Amino acid sequence: MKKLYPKSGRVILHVDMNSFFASVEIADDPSLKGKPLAIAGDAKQRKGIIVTCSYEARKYGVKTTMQLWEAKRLCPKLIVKQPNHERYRLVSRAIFDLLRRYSDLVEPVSIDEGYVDITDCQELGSPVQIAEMIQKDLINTLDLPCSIGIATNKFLAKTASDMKKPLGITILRKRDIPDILWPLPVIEMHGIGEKTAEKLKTIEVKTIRDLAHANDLQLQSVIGIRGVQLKERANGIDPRKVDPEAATVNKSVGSSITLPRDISNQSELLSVLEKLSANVTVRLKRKQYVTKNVSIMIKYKNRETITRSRMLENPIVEPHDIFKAAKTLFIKNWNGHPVRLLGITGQDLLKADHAFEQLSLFSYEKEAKKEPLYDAIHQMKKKFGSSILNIGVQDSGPENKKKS
DNA sequence: TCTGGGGTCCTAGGACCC
DNA sequence: TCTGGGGTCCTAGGACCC
Repeated sequence: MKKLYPKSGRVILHVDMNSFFASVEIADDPSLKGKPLAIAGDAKQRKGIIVTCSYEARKYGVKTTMQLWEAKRLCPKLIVKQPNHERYRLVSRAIFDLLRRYSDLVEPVSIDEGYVDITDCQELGSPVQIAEMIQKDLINTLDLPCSIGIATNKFLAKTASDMKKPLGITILRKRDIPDILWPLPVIEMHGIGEKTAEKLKTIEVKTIRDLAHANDLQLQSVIGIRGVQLKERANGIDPRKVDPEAATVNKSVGSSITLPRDISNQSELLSVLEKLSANVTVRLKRKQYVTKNVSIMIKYKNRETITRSRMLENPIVEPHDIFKAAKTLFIKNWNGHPVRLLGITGQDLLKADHAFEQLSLFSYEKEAKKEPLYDAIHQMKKKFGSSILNIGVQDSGPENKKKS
C-alpha cells in the first residue's frame, strides 16, 4: 500500500451518491425498494422531465432529462415522484457531516458529491478500507448507496467514481491511465461537452489519448486556454487542492421558472417576476448575502434566451428592491414576444455582515464621527432605507409552496 | 407537441482612465 | 494637428455540470 501512495503523493476520494434523489425517496419509503422509480417535474406544468431515476427504471431505458411521457412509454409501471428539494438538502447535510468524521478536508461539489482528502488518515486504514468504511457507513446510517473513486488527484478520483455504479469502489492509478483512461472518447471527460468535443474533432482529437498528445498551440487555438489544462488532466495531472471552504461561498443566487404556458401579457409576467424576487430574497437571506447586481433571464417561446444585468449603487436584498431592479430590466428589454421562462439572479454578492460594516464605516466617515451609534444607524436608515439593517436568517420560505 | 432549475467559469467587446 | 498601449470595470453570451 505504501508503495502505491508515496509520502509525497495525495490520496483523494470522490464520493458520488447513486441516483441521489431517487435513493432518498426509497430510503424514506422502503416500499419503493426494487421498483422502477423516477423523480420528475409535473408534466401538466410542462416540466415533465426525468430528473433522476432508480436503477430498476434505468433497465427500461429511462434516462435523466427524458420526457416523462416517453419514460412511461418505455416503462409503464414507472412510479413517479415530484422532487422534494428541501428534504434532499437536509439529507445532503447529513452526508457531508458523516464524511467529515473521516477527514476535515471535505469539499462538497454539489448536493450529492464531494471530495475527501484522506492523505493524512493512514491510521484509519488503507485508502480502500477507508472507502469501504464510508460506503458502509452511508448505507447503515442513511440507507443511501454511493460510488467512490480513489486516486492521487481530483480529476482521476472523479473519473474513477464514475466507472462503477452503483456501490462501486474504484482505484485509478497513474500507471493505469494509458489502458483505462486513454481509450475513451474525449466527451467522457469531465469538463468536455458536446460543443468542445466537436471542436476537438476538427484537429483530429477524438480520444483522451489524442488529447493527451495534442499540440498545445492547436489546442489553444480551437478551445482556448482551457485546452492546455484539459491536456494536463488527460495526462493524469491535476494540482487542484481539496478545499473545504470552496463551497461555502456563492458567486450568484437565483431563481427561475418555466411558465406553465407561454405568456405575452405584461402584467402576468410582472407578477411572475414579483414571485421570483421574493424567492431570491429568501435564498439570499438563508445564505446571508446581499447583492450588488441583479440580472434577469428571458427565454422566449422559440427558446431564444437573453440575459440583462445591472450593477446597483447599494447592495440590496429585500423583495421590493429586487423586484424594482428586475422590473426595470424587463420593461426595457422584453421584445413583447411570448415568454417561456423567466429568471432573476443576484450576482456580485456580499456577505450581509460585511455589507453592514462597509455601510457603517461609510456612514461614520461621512456623517457622524462623534454622534452616538443610535444616530449613526438612524442616518444610515434614512440614507439607504431600513432594508439593509434587517437582515435576518429566515428559513422555510415559500419555496415549497410553488410546487402546488 | 421541443430539455427543469440550480449553479460555475470563460470569453469578448465597449467604456473609461491613465 | 485623430492618436499608442495597458488596465479595470461592466455587460452579454456560451459551455458545462449536477
